Amino acid sequence: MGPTMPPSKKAQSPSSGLGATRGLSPLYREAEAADLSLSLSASFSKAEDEELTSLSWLHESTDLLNSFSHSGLRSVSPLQDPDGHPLPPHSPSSSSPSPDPCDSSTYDLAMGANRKPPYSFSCLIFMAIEDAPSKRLPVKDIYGWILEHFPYFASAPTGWKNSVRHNLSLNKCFKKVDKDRSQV
DNA sequence: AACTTCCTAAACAGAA
DNA sequence: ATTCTGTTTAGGAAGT
Repeated sequence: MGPTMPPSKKAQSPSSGLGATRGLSPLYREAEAADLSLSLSASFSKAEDEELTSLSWLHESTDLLNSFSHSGLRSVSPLQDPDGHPLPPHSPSSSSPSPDPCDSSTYDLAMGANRKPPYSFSCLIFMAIEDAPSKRLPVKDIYGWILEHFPYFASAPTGWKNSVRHNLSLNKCFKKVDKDRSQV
């Protein structure tokens, strides 16, 4: 019956359906400002609840942003085995109750800088936008943010930018807003 | 095996 | 005219 799967991300939190909607509403308002940048769409209308269910992972991820800017994503435990095994984002035998798709607290920039980050583009974009003061960013800045935090992309083939744009368009979590006269 | 999620590539249109 | 941005389609890899 659901021919149209909401955004993506299997972050369909099994129950988090209430607190999931908080602190993001103001973003929508800015989305109307008028700045050709991307913003996180946070329309928490119960009516649209069906279309933004995946937004639930966002609210939880905001927490990761905390630890992100906190540790600057640089002093954490490596996500790799000493052997070199690219451990999956989710430890099989771990007891992490938080299904955060973008858990940056397990990524060591120093080690993973030159490796493909264990996050999906959606996560990277989300982190970039969340890291922005106004919670919105022009694509260019998203590129820049990603490059700054994940130097891997500096030497990666150009296709990643296409992927970023592709995600921006596809993910309903991201909303395009007109250029705002702002900065006011 | 089927389904879902994500990645990558590419074509295309519109705006700057 | 070129580049950037945004949308869309398609194929395939990987995980559940």
